[in-house]
Amino acid sequence: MTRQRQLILDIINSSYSHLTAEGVYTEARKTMPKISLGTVYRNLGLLAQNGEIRRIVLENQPDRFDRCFPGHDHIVCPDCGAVRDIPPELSMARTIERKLKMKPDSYELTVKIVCDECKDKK
Amino acid sequence: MTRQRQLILDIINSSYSHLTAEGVYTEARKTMPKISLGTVYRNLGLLAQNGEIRRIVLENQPDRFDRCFPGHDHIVCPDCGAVRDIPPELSMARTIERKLKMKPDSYELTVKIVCDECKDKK
DNA sequence: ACTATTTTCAGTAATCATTATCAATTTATG
DNA sequence: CATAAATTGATAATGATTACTGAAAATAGT
Repeated sequence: MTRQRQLILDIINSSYSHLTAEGVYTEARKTMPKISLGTVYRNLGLLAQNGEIRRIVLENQPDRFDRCFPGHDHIVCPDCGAVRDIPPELSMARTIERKLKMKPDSYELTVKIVCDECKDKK
Repeated sequence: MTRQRQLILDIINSSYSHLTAEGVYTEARKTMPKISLGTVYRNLGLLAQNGEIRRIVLENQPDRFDRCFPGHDHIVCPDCGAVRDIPPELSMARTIERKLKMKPDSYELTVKIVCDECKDKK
């Protein structure tokens, strides 16, 4: 665990927005100005692989990274791309296990709902 | 509806694999050798926007395109990236509506399960 | 059917997110 | 502390996708 990796992990764990790699890079440079973008990408990838953070893959957007708290899903606005959490109480994890009759390694559920801001603009 | 767009739609609708844009391009050239890759991308995007086909966004892979039959979800192998359909009977659509107390514009559920071939290799 | 207007095309260049490379440095280990 | 293994910063390269272009085709109006 290097200083860089720890910093990146801290940034994700203390953020409530769903940061892109670029966003993490911007944050990281505030405390470690010489950190490189490659290092950010590499560590985000490693942390996601070890299940310490979560990668969210979206249409037409760079990947987002999120804290890894148990089974919460996401709502994304198809217009502006904003991402919101669905609270864990409403998690689909149990339903998926029950229907498939097995526990998946993991899953990603992205519900698309136009957000209020975008609704107003129309 | 141009000949090119119709061809692309036909290819998706008659395929049971989950083709990438490149895959559609390869298929399309068999009947229309001069079709360009840009045309394939443009039309896949348009068709997906109109809800005539479905775009599947996956980690570390080019997007896949699928026939648009009602509410079926996907299982993807995190090792080899193979995609399989979950039959519509097991669709999560109703559960999502019930839990969120609203009908989303759409949703994507990707369940990650290591496929048998990859399991054997270990 | 004929022409004008709009859309779409093929071909190619450009963009953007992400990975790979590599010598230098840091971290873990005996 | 010494040595091996892993990671870093900097930058080049890659791969998927989009943007641009003048030409061709589709559509609409008369």
